[in-house]
Amino acid sequence: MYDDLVIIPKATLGRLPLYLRVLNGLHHLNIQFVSSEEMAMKLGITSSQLRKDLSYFGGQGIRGTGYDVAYLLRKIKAILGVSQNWQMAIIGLGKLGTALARYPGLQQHGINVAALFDIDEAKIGWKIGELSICHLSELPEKKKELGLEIAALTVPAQAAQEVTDLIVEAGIQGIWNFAPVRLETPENVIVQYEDLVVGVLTLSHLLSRRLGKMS
Amino acid sequence: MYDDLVIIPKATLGRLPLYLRVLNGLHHLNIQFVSSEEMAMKLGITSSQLRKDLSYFGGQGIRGTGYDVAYLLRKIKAILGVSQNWQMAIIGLGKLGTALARYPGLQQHGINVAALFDIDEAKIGWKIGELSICHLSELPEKKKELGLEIAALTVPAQAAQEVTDLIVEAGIQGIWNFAPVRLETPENVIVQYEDLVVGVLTLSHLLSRRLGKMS
DNA sequence: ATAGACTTGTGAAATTTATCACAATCATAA
DNA sequence: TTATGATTGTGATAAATTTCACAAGTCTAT
Repeated sequence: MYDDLVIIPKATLGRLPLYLRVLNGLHHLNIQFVSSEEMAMKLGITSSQLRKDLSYFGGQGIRGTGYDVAYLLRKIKAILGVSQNWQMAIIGLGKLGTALARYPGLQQHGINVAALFDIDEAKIGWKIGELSICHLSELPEKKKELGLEIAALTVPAQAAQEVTDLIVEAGIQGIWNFAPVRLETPENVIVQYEDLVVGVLTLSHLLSRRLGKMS
Repeated sequence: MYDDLVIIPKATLGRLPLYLRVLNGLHHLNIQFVSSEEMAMKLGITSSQLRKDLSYFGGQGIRGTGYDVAYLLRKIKAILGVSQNWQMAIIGLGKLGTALARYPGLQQHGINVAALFDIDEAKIGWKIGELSICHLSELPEKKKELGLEIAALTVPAQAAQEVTDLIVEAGIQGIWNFAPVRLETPENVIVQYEDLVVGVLTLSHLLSRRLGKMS
């Protein structure tokens, strides 16, 4: 109840989604208890780091036995805000936006894709699953109607800031930005950057070291 | 030439792709010099952090003027291994794999999508852009023919480990894994995890704090 | 030439994060 | 009941990262 008032280090928060996944897997297998050692193995981290992380919000481990999977799951879900549902809009239905609309992982984590927007007249009215693509101008209206709280931004980089302004104006406070640009937003809006290139460039760096493929 | 032998902190390495993007933008605008302050603004970090980062590999800044954009660009590209080209295969041509195959950001950063694989007979032979989808059994052969060095893994989670074993067997040393599972691989294989859910859960956490939407 | 405005590079300090190591606790079996 | 083995929780320590602050270098205008 007061867990979120405790200060959880950023580094720990960044790992919670990973813990959530492993715990989900264990829960699925009907496993009741898991030791920090066992879980850390699956995650590729040290058990002491895991225990320390869990200690920030009271993992309630039992010495000699381990952690209660179901309990930990609930706890981490609560912290990550996954225990309630979020209504999300996807803006920009290119390949990436479309892939996102169909990505089952979202629904599984309490993210409900509730509306689709684009400005390409040719796309308006198309259906993806149950949802039709609306014109972006309907965003304010739909935001109120559906209680949209998150907007996934999958438009070309040049359009990103302009569309962001519309999102902000409509009163949406969470933006999941796939466009490779920094967005200007008011203080009260949270932007999460998602940039595929970062990942592959990291890989590229590690590989060029490993393979000695210098330039 | 010896830059890569200098130890660059992990945290710094993680920011280099972001620097690369901003520098690319500036270069496109024909801007020759940029100050740490100006660049840091665009990135949303502090100028001292940027200067410290650049100092690890010699940014060659000029006091009173700033950094030479073209020089920095070359330097960072070299470190990230972007100055040469990598041949990448995409394995699993679902929505995500298809979106990736068409993602222009890859080519721009020296990642060449050179082959597509799936095991769904219905998909074999389909074309995406210039490339046809091959059966996964052709991987070893194609790897030799095309010099494939990276495999983007966009298959369902259940299949991920099995396909990984095939990738490893074919001699590919870099895996860009989009499946939400940890992969078992030999020491000499580098796995870069890309998990969309992490990003949106972080957003969810921040939002639930901000909006006071507790469970 | 000189003054004044800018900007870098970097030691030192502060902060954050990770690891270590072990006492305390719990379960189990004899 | 007691011994044994397993596992947590956490201070203390170490390591990594960020921030601070300013001397030193460079440019521009006069």
